[in-house]
Amino acid sequence: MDPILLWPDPPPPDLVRVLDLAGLPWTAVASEADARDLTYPAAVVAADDQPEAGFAMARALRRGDLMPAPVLLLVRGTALADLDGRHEHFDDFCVTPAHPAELEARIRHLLASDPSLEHAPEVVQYDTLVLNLETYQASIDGQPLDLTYMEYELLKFLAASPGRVFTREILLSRVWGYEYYGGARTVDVHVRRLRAKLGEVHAGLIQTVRSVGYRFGEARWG
Amino acid sequence: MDPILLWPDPPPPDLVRVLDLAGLPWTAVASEADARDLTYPAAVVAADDQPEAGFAMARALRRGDLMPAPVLLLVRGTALADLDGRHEHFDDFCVTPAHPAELEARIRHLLASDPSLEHAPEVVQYDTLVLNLETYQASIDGQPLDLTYMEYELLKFLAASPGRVFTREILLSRVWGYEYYGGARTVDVHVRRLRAKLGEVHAGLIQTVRSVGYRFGEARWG
DNA sequence: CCCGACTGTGAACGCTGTGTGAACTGGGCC
DNA sequence: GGCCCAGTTCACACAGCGTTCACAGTCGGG
Repeated sequence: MDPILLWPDPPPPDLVRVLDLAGLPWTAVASEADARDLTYPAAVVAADDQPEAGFAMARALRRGDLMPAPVLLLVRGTALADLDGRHEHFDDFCVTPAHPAELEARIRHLLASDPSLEHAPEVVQYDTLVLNLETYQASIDGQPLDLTYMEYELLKFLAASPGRVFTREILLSRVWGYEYYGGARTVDVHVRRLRAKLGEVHAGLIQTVRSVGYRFGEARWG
Repeated sequence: MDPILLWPDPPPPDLVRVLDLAGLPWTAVASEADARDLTYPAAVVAADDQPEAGFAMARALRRGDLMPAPVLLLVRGTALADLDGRHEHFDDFCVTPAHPAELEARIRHLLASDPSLEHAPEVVQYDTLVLNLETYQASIDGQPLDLTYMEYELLKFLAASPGRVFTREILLSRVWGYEYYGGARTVDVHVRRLRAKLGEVHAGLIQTVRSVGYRFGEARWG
């Protein structure tokens, strides 16, 4: 079994003790960037002593992934109100100090509902566009697309939900992983770059919905 | 909002107090059969005093529904081991006696992640008019309507409540988002534009109620 | 350390959608 | 029938939006 991802590094000793006694392997990271190349069935973010950093970490773990691993947040009882508005950043929370039995039960519940067990898609396809998520390769009409990292992530996100319109704010949050209301030009420029690389024939796959955002292709169940 | 489903009936007073103080409507049932015809955004099953019956209730709520509402289980700390093997029967659990703030936070989390809000395609339909809110596309008689942003929003607003008359002031407030008593001509012009785009056959879907405002279609229950 | 690639941002520009004033038409009342 | 008011329509100015470019900063590789 892949190790459970813990944050921060070093992780809280109480948490480590629970996992070790339960025989669950774990690995700790200091930042989301450290987690990027890891595969983990679940993540536990100890936000109790660093709420803001913890919330940011939980949100970053959600970024872009088509099938994000479930996230358990550890929070203080006094921070429960701060959960509002962040519900989509985590799957469960545990109030600390927590009884070890509860912490273990919650982790097991998370592991039992691990969506990666349902087999995350390894390929995103739409018409002749193929994104191989394992190799980070893209092609259209059988021709390889030379995409940069951000271009690939944006295209992946859009193409996974063909027909659906996403606002620039949603794209910044879900693809870029941050809330930044002044930076929407970023999205536009990346769309331009994608359109250029898709080529004239396919540039129209990414459509602008004026005053709303962008859409890729048509809905499959139209 | 539909009431939250509680079990058993009568429900635990602590639970009722939390929901009432939070302003969340609820209804209690004694069995899964009682819940069968109800629509509820979430269910809370108080299995702490009757574990076996509670577990059976949670399982029964899961049975058959394509899109089951999320279930929060209330359990004793001593029953945590009993959660094993039943993970797919519930979405979250809370150890009782629970702090009211935790109980409320868990219920709000469950409501915030209501799967029916994420997976149901959002569509406004009336006769042959279809507005797909995810794709921002509109069609009538199977023919696409090329609507601008404000036209789309106005049509969406009107068509969501067929038969109901809205004053220009209400439309400015609710569709345009501002109070501006001198700009009612704006509404009129957008209505004209919508009528033109709906075409001669369907232009009459938007009716003028003289000295009052505008109405779309007929009430469904009329 | 240097260089190249990537990324985000500010600015300029062209296009589209929107709101408003004015003219016209239709409905209701006397 | 005439008058007045409400609604329809037209035309246009311009605000806002999206596209594009260029450049500065950062990061990673050699």
